[in-house]
Parts: sequence; structure tokens; C-alpha cells
Amino acid sequence: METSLPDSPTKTGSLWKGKAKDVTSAQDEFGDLNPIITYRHLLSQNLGVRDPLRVVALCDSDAFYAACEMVRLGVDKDTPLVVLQWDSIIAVNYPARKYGISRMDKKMDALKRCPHLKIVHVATYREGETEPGYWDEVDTNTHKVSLDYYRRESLKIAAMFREMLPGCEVEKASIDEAFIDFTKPVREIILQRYPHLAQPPPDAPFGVETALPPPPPIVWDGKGAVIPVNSPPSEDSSITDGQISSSSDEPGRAEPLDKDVVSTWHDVALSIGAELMTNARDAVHTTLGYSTSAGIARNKFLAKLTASYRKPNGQSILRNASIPNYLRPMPFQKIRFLGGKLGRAFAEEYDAATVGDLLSITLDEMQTKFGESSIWVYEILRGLDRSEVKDKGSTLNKSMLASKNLPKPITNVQEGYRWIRVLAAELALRLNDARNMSPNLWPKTLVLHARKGYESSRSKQAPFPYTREVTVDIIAAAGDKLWKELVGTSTQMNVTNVQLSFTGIDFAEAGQKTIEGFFKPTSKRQRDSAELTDFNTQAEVGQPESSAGDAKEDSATDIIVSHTCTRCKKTLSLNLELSRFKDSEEQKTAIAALIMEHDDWHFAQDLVREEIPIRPIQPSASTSHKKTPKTKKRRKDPVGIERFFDRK
DNA sequence: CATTGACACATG
DNA sequence: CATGTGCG
Repeated sequence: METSLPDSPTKTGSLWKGKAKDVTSAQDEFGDLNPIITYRHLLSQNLGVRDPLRVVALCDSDAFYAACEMVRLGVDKDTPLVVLQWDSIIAVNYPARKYGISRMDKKMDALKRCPHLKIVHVATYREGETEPGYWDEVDTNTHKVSLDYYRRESLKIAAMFREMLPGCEVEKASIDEAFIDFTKPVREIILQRYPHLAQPPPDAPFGVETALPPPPPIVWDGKGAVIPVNSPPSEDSSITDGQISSSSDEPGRAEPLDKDVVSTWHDVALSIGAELMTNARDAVHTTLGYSTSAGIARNKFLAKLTASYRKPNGQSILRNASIPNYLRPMPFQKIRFLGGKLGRAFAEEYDAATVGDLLSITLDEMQTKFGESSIWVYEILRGLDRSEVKDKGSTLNKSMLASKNLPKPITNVQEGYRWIRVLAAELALRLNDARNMSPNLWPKTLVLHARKGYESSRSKQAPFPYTREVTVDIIAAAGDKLWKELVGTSTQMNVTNVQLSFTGIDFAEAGQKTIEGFFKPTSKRQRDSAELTDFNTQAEVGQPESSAGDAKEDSATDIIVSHTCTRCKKTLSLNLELSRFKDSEEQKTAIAALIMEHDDWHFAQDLVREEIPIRPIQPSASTSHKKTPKTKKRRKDPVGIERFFDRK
């Protein structure tokens, strides 16, 4: 009686499996680097992070801020250039690096090294201006840095990736980085290039569970640097070759060479992903002018590590077979999220510096010392990463922050208000800019941070009302109020840092109409909230709809804002003369300001969130204003991969 | 080399 | 809500 079950050939190992395992079987300490790939794997659509054919890339822009300035100024590719922030250098392009210039050099040192260095200061807001600019003279006492231009260019790059790579997931990870999941299109291309794989052959022993036939030879030329199975001698020779091989049972045994490691279908997938990545990077380079470096591997964390293999303007590929020797000598501080306190805690606890140093720590040990969620670290060390590349698409950033460090501490309230106004101007600009693309964006809260002297910074926040026009005045008024609560108005304050931010930025729901929804011609309309909900929220402020069939009250000269808060039961009623304002914009601003002047954010928020809606777009939608909780999304993995664990 | 400045997000 | 952590 044969023991193997027909549906589990991967466990028993069939004839079809081939002998591809001989290299990796010696590497038990790492995850399965050469899983058997079956027809089912190839033909499935939604294997997610467990897909054995997964291909992920991390692409980042080289010296991004400097590159942005080069594009903006149209300077020659080879011009050495640095970007300045006050007296500090925050970006150095590669031509300038040839002169030995690095970040955190002082401006004058850099100039000494390279007299013809092009020096550009980042754009700044000047007090009183509503837009950032590049000025001849900047002063940290009166200006505030703006990174807006870089954000915009960053968005262009991400947009181009999406355009060039249909079917891919694109996750903008930071201002100069994006993760891309190529798995879906790569799978399609494999099937298109090797149509015989569309179904298992008639004599396949296990049907779709049969392993794929051996892959064709792979031409890597022109697809990037393939990290060798045996990593080249690393420059920080913390580990010698002898020590590496000492882990082997047979002392004299040579490490396998690349040519000895049989290619896999995953390698095919990587090579195809590399082709696509090359195309997209070329497009970015030629149409936007930015050079990028990319890493391609089986998951996000490895892709990120791989991207740094060749810079600038490089592309590198990490085959599964190369993972162990690439990872083992790697200082684990280079790994995402292990660069800070967390990494230091590990280094200290186990007297370790490299990934290899930590491989002997058992999961149990780690978890008792560092908590359940350190399984995340345990897996990372073995080249495993289940995190998904998720396209945040249009919901973009959830917060927006403007911050200012004060070289000279603030000593009185007036100065505080002045800076709040500058920060508010920036937030207004950026939010309205974002609304340009997605008109319904709404920041749910406004937060003010302040740091006194060397104390750690404290914060105060409040709900932010949904207004169609978010103006400097509204934000600043709200900011001032928070300031009063946070630092007070007494003299002798010593504020060294102020930050103002929007958080919880999201799309307003169908029901959340703009402030215009509160306007209606006075005349005979009652302030009954039931009627309010019937009101056509599209009506223009200050433009009584005489064309409307049933409402002929075109003699209206007033507008009324009226609502009963369902929570606190109070009724707010505001009566404004149209003639007081020169245009509708001004009216809207005034209304919003009045609501806020009511000094009850809770009220203002309810006003917007709970009553106005009631025009469900979906017939099935309930009248509740409450958002359908996203948390009901069931987590598939019971295993926590939270990044931080409870220590101290 | 350690540090700074601007930012976003997770955690309790 | 308030605070802490990571990153370029």
C-alpha cells in the first residue's frame, strides 16, 4: 500500500519534482527557498503572500531632492549639486559625492571641496505668503521649509509606475520609494510565453498538483545585477570566508557556484519582473528625468535590501538561492524597522551584529524575551516577509503635518500665533491641493504639537469640521484655540518647536455634503431638521435657484444655518445677510468661522456628520452616518506580525 | 561620528 | 486622545 496521498505530492516528493532541492536542503535555517511549484500554483489567481511565484520590487529615486532641483533648474546631468536646508546639506547628488561631499557637511566645507558646486536651498514659506518659493535669502527665523515640490514630483513618478505597469500593485512607501508587486502580470506573461503550461499534460501523475517541468534557461543579460549565490567578499569584512564555511559539516566543501544552482520557475518570474521594472524605470528616466534604483526579490523586505546592492541607477535581483549567503553577513540594522531601538535591543541582548548571529536564537527564546510578536523578526531573519504590497491608491496620506523648529524659542503668545498662521497656510495649501484630485477629502482632526525647551513635545487635538473651503483663517483660528489649551497665554513660555497637523484624512462619505448643504433661502422655510434633510444640497450659496420648479422664493436675501445636534441637543441657528459678502466664497468662509466661533467642536462636527447626509447613494445603504467599520475585515493570519512588541 | 529637521504612523 | 518610534 502506497503511503503518498495523491493530493500531497509536495510532501512526499514525486518523480516530477526533479532534484532541484540539493542546494537548499543544506540551508534548513532559512525558509523554504525552493518550493515545488505546481500547475495549480501557476494557474491560481489569489495565492497572496504565499504565492511561490511572488515578485516584488522596491524602486527608489537616487538623491531625490537633489534630482528634483536638477530637473526644476534644468541643469546638466553631471553638475555637482546639493540641496540646503538652512546651513545643513540634506541632499547630495552623485556627481557631488565624487568630491567627497556628504550630508551633514557644512555648506562651506562642501564649497571647499568643490568650488563650482551648485547650491540650492529648499523652497520656503515666507511669513505672510500663501505659497512657497525659492528666495534669494532665507532665514530660519522668518521662513519655513516646504517640501511640496518634491511631493508633487514624487506623485508623478508613482503615477507613471501605475500607468506603465497595469495589473501591478504600486505602494508608495515614502517620498522617494515605491513597492511594486509584479506577481499578477508576471504570471500572465509566463502563461503567454509558455502556453504549454496552461494545463498539466495528460500523463501528469497528480493533475494540477503536478510540479511544473523544469524551466527554460534564463537570460539575465540586461535585466540587472543578479546577486550571486555566494555573496562577493563584503567590504565590511566582519566575517571571513573561513568562518562562513565553518558552519558546514564538511570543512573542505566548496560553496556552490551560480552555474551549479539550477534555475527555478521563480527565477523566471523574477527575470520577467525585472524586464517590467526596467521598462518603467526607463520611462521615468526619459519622461520625468529621474534616475532610480530597484531591487527585485520574493518579498518586500528583501526587495528593499536588494535595491541598495547597486546604486545609483542600478537594478538588482535576489534569487531565492542567493538569500542565505546574502543575508547571513548582513548587519541586521540595515533591515527596515530594525534600524532603531528595536535593533539595538537585539544587538545588546544577544551580542549580535549580523543576521547570522541571530539565527541560533530560537523562536521561543525570542518570544519570551521580546514578546509574541517578535516572530516577525524571527521570520525576517530567515528571509520571510508576509506583508503585502497594498495600493493605497487615492486615499493617499492619512495625515498632513507642518512643523517648525525655532532656533530662538518663542517667548510670547503673539509669536506663537504667528507661526501657527504660517503652518496653517501650508496646511491650507496642501489640503486644497489634495482636494484638487479628490474633492471630498476631509481631515477629521487638527493637532497641535509644542515642545518647550528640552522637554518632550506635548500635543492637543480637536475634531475639524468639514468645510468645503479650508482657509488659513479657519485653520489658524482652530490652531490658536489649541495653543491656548496647550501652552496657555502666560508670558515666559519657552517653545522650541511647533507643529500643526491634519490627521484622519479620508474621503467624506456620500452623506457628508459641503458647508453649502447648510444654506437655504430663508423665506418660509422652517428650521426643522427634518425639512433640512429634504433640502437640495446642490443649491448655490447666494444664488437662489429661481429655476427650481417648486421653490420660487427668489427674493431671498438671507441665508440660514440651522441644526439640532443629535448628541448635545442644542440648536445652532445663524442668520446672515447676503449683502454682507462680496461673493459666495466669502460667505462660506464666514459660515465656517461662525460655526467654529460657537466654540464647540463637537457641535460643529455633529452638524456635519450626523444630519446632513440622508441621501444614500446605494438604495441599500442605511441612514446611519456611521462609517462601516473597516475593522470587520477578518485577519487571515492568526500569527501577529506587528512590528513592535511590548518591552519596557 | 552623532546630530538635526520634517514627516508619517502605531500603540495604549 | 496623547505619546513614542522609525526614516531619509
